Amino acid sequence: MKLDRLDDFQRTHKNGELRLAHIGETVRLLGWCRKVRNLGSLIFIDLRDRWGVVQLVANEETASKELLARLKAVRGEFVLGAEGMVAQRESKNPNMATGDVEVRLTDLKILNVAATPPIPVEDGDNEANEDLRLKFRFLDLRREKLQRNLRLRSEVTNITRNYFRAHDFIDVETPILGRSTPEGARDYLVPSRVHPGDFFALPQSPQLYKQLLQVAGFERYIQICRCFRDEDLRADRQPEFTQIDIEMSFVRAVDVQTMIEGLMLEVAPLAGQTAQLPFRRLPYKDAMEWYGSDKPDLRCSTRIQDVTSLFAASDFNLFRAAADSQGQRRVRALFFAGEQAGAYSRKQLDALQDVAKHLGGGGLPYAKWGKEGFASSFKKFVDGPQEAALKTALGAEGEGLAIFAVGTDALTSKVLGEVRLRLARAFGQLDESRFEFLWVVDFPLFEWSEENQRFVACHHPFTSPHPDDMEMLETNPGACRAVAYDLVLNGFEVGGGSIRIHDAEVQSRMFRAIGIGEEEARNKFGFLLDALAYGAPPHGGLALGLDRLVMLLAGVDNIREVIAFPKTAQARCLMTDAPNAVDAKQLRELHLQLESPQQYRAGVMFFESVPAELQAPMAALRTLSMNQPTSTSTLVLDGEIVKVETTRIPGPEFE
RNA sequence: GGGGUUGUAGCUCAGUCGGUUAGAGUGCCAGCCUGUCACGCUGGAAGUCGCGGGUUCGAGUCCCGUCAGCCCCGCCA
Repeated sequence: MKLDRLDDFQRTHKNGELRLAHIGETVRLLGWCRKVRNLGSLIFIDLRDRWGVVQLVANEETASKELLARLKAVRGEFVLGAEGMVAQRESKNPNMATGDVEVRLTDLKILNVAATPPIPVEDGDNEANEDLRLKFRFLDLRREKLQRNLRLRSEVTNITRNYFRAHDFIDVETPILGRSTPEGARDYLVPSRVHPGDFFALPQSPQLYKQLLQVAGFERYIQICRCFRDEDLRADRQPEFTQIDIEMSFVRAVDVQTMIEGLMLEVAPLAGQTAQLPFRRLPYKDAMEWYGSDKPDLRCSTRIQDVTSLFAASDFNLFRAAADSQGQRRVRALFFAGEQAGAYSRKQLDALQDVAKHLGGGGLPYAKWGKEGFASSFKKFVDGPQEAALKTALGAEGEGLAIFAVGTDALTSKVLGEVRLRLARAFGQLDESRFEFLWVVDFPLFEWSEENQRFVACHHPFTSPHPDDMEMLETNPGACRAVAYDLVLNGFEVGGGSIRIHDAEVQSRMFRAIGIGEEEARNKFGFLLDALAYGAPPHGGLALGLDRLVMLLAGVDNIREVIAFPKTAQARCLMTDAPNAVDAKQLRELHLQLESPQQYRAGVMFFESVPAELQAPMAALRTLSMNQPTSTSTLVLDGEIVKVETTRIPGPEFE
């Protein structure tokens, strides 16, 4: 049977959009075969395109012999062109958008064949493991779930571009090949062929360019740009990711924030959400004190409380010692109300202890009010009145569970912040159907780096110090606040920005504070210092993490689900096998030498029991066929559809 | 760099205390079937138990190493 050509076959309708109104119309459709249901002399085919699925039908009485033969040759994922008349179904399928109608075939073109997919192409209970999904991403992306996610992503970027255009922003592209700045994340480097020994760096963000565009007088800049950071990955971190990057002149922090709130208002409905304006503002200090996190999830209202003073005269040494420590160490607690909390088991508490220990914390003393009354790991030190006082201090009524942590603020924040999230999730207090936006503001300007034994910039070294803290820049850097703000959504940092330094003198003081000398500053950031000297306007901006934002809008827990071709946690692409070894010639041109002998990996597949003339077309199919050591493959030779039994044998390896 | 976890048929998984020929569902192939839509019925093919080593009379199962996926800590100005 010959493979058909597309010539003179024009699509008239989208599969997923056929309705009762189309009854009687002759239609031409294109798409992939989702499923064949062959009842003998009655055959159904579900035809899928990006708009949905429609049922095709033909039977022995009405269809020509040739058409029936074609129908019987069709297998899953074949590419088809269908011609027929839209008709009402005898019994409709309420699970399909097109369930009222079907297409009675008059003609069917087989435009291409397909090997049996190595992973399920339909959304169902059996989702393949992720390594296979990534290896065969082009098939995985056919699934409705991923099609929906990428369409959502496209909606977000469209809304974003329209929104900022409406607010007078200008889209400017900044270089991908730039200068390496060792401050911050590790750079991805690109060797220069023309300049032996020199390297470009891929941008971690277009930070300096967008500031220079303000000096250049653009006033409002937007770019949806790719950024690169050579650091270890997480569920919400990829080595390359997309940022919605903006910068504005003559603005205060609140002006930038308001602009972003307006965008969130337009984007939230994509997830069926509404954004309440203005968003809450929470100083960094309070976020750490109450939620133990600089990106608190406010869907749960439980706060960390300081109960140190309650134990000033306690017999429980651990707590009293903290009370005696003049604030060096504190006793802090979380209280969760409810029956479920009151019934939290010993085993579950033990698991929680492990979490705390993993974070470098000590044990987690607890107090529990449940069906069996009061229980606590320090019960023998608590009498009746003390228990009552504890309850009052925690604001506890009825049943519930209190978890305590003792130690420095940094440690108890880290531990209780994590415990808070886990218990909130366990007790069903993180409402999945809610969006809680939040600005965390007044971040510290510096943090102490143990590794470098000096202060480093918390955000980046171009962040403006808080005007009230300017005097402390030299005297008490650790206490300086920055005009920096993060946008937090449901416990995820979806954006961060700041008002920048536009005064060359302040910028110099800033560099001095983080131990960058004048010469080094000149050397690394001379262009910026120059720019600040020629009339830089007050300016500031923000960058939104597009991947995380879309992830939250899509309601998935992983940014790989909203990226077409993501990398694995080991920063590899399983589909293309990047990064890969390159020719010695390429390395020579780039003036590079490898430390250890280069490993060349190559393999060639041959197939036994396949006629010689089929070897070449089979080789093209090898990626798919490799999954089945022995299989029947369908392939095309000179436009002819043929089936062959194949047996895989390993090819020679080359050194 | 560190910790945890997973790896058995194309796919998703089960496999007890170390013991006969390693199973199920699904997919695939073949036959039958005129209203299916998770079609049904019958039959069939399909396994380097991730890889390497060790313990043992005997290893999918125990031990060591290693590779890969995922999650977390460090890291991510």
